[in-house]
Amino acid sequence: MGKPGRNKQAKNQGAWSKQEDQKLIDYIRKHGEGCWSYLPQAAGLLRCGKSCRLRWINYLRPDLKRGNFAEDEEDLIIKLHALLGNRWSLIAGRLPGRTDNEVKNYWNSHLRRKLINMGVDPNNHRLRQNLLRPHNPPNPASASSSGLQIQAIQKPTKPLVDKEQVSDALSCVEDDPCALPDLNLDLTASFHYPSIPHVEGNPKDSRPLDIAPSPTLLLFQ
DNA sequence: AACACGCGCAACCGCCCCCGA
DNA sequence: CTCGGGGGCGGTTGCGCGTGT
Repeated sequence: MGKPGRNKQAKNQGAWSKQEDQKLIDYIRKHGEGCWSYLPQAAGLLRCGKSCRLRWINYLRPDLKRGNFAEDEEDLIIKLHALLGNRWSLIAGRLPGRTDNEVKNYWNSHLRRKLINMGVDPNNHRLRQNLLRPHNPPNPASASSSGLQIQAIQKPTKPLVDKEQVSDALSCVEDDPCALPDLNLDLTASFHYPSIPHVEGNPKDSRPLDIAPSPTLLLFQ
């Protein structure tokens, strides 16, 4: 990929200065969000509209929470990732004050490793058998005894791609108080999804498939 | 104290989707 | 129906900082 700092003559690239931030904030306060392609010119910024949008959404928005993720946020991310795959914007949409970029970064830097250390494949939330340790076997029974049971479910004939279905699925997670229990992370070891084809190549092409489990959402009981 | 290494995060890129003409 | 532009999203990169040697 290109360096952020290249090709600076026409447009600023790389880190945003305080002045640029302030211009963007001032403009959006006055005129609101939207029309990003026009905004840089109107706000007097030598940035492309996309860059302005990204800066605003990921960093300048006043309702951003920032800071460390709470444990329940972590749990929710893990659950939603198991449910939705790498749909960061959807996941972030369920975490007030968090952005997709932030969630994505947090996943890649913290949670992924956390799952790996637990012997769970972060791509499909399945237990990696070869990483099992004798003292910590994947035991669904022990999982259910902790109040969270993940069931193995047949892969549905139709992938869960419909927006309403996704929304319904999320509602299930949200509405059910038990859906957000203390997630004993050991339990993720009991995730047993049907084998999920992890399509390499253009991720966009495989989008409907990469909703990892796409089960009938008996995930959390 | 100096250097190497690893990690986290901000930012960019390219692709796709949606919508209006 | 087709096309083009804008907006949104996920993947990736690389800088900067902290930590270890």
